Amino acid sequence: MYALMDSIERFIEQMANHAEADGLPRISGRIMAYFVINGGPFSFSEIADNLGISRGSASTNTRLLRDLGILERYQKPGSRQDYYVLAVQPYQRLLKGYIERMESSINNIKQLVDAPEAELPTATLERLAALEGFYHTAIESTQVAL
Amino acid sequence: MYALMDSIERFIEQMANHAEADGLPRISGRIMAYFVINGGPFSFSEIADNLGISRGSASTNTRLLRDLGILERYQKPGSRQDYYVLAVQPYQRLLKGYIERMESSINNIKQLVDAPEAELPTATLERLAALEGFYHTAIESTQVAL
DNA sequence: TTTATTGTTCAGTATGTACTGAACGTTATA
DNA sequence: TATAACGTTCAGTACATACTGAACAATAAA
Repeated sequence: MYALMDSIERFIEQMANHAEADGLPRISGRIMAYFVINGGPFSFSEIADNLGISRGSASTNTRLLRDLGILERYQKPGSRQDYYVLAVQPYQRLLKGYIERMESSINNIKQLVDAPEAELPTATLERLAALEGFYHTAIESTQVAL
Repeated sequence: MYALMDSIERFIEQMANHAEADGLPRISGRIMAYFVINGGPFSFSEIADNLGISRGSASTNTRLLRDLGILERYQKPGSRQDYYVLAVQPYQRLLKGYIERMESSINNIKQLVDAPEAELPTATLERLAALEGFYHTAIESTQVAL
């Protein structure tokens, strides 16, 4: 089975695995891999047919990839179908998503530190500060990458 | 319900949410939050009892956090129980985990590019190179944070 | 009009896995 | 010895959610 899989299928399947590890649906990883390999633009139907997935999944996951900034709508002249292409900077938005999640963690910490009824001991405040500091440096270095 | 939850419980629950978003069990996030707030060392039983979780979950998830480098075993003199404390640099290992996953993605790309039977067109090779470049800069900036 | 095509939404299922609780081996204590 | 306490493992469940397929609205073509 695995021996019959050619290198492209293996690549697509691995992208699906990585998507899964990131908490995304496997299909979104397969769609992304499909665009990396075959370019585009592709119509909604081509995606569903060529990947052998339902139209429902194609709809949900192309929208997800659009929201993540990985795919973009592409208006093909003379056709009313939806076309998609890889975004110009397909991966920047992913990093922005990471940053947002880390900022959300920072807010969670601040919410606790600022709570008047919490009355936290000094040692706890120090541990919270260390955690917050970690997020700050992580955010900073991610912004450098951007 | 939510109004009755004090700020500490809310903090713990949010850490559980963030753990879930990272693909980790919710309980591991709650244990980590418990240590950030209350310090340590805590025995295995204290963790299970105070968080109201089964001993099975406590066992599995303390080991997980140990493997991630967030918790460390702590040998309390005169007791044969397992004690745990927050690691000295509890968050470095998380970043190393991110790096490993990105390196795995790079390997996936290289595997495809180097496959002799693939015969990829130039445009595809360019897209793959762009994706690989993204991972490289992301890894670099993460190493800066470390 | 009707008919066809397109994309979305949603109910139903299939599937993975987090979590529990009990059984177990191990080691200290009596 | 026997008994108790500790931590691990594992079968069973409960639960979340990815995915499908059908129903639907919207638009174009006939």
